[in-house]
Amino acid sequence: MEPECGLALSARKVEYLKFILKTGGTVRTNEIASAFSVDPSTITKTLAEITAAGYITHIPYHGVCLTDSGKHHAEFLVKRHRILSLMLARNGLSSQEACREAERFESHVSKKAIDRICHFMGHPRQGVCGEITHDDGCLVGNQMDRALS
Amino acid sequence: MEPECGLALSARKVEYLKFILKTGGTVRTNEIASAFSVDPSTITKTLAEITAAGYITHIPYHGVCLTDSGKHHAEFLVKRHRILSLMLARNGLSSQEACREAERFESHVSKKAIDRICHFMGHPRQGVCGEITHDDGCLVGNQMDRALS
DNA sequence: TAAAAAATTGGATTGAACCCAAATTATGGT
DNA sequence: ACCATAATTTGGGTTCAATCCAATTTTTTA
Repeated sequence: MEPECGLALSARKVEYLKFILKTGGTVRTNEIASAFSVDPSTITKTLAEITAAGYITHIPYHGVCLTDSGKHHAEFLVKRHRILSLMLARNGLSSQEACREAERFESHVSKKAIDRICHFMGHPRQGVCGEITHDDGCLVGNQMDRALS
Repeated sequence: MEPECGLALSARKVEYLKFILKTGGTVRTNEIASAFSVDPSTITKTLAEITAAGYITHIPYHGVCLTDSGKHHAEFLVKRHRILSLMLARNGLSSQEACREAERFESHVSKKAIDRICHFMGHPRQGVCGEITHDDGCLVGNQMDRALS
């Protein structure tokens, strides 16, 4: 329950990691820096922390790419964003508002909560800002539903 | 849209302010300090900041009480917590989980989002951790619905 | 009224996120 | 191959929120 609760990364790091997943392959410091209008040196430092957390591999002066664990986690981060956006959109917010709002607080929502909401919603495949994928380890359908209850 | 967006206070200050409302009347530094297991000097300092924000009046060595604006805002904070808890509970979380989860991220959810969710839910009176009150300024029912659309 | 309890002040720390200037590394054009 | 330029990293600092501790001040109470 405590391990893998999904709250390990700060809001900022979550955005950076999602960006790295979205961009794909090897991502350069400058790409991230300009995407977020932040000084490259800030990115270098934050990248070092995400590396320490085991989510990315950093080859100095070249760029970063996701580790297996990082890819898995980044996919969770995207799913979390989309599940929360969808929930908000299904509760009165426009797609755009839902997306913007979710971005603000998603880093504080646990994996367990997301799993429950996702299950409750019937594992929707279409979110308001992209597809939602459901490949939680080896557990699918009934198996996951049982594990969750 | 920017003013009164409900994101002015940090998570910690939100908890302190809700506690002050819940306790009622004049609240002493020690009450807050022991409720949150934090050093009293920390509370004194944080109280100074909440005072600067205009939400409480601090009489040194005696305690704090809510200003009108503070009471109004604290009531919004409670409503926000309860609307979010209710939404989570209606989306697969147990009451307890919903409440705990909401506490983690509620400080990052805007007033506008809460208004929309609340409207969408039909202004529910009963949450999973207490009553929900709806006296948003002078706007009620149709008026508020119109203002929101 | 003096001791005890409560609160405040002053000084410091920690962690996250950020910037700037200087040094280092990589790269493209000739 | 070589050097100018671009990209990146390092080192040094700042700010802000939240926290603690020790010392002082104020209030309460026995």
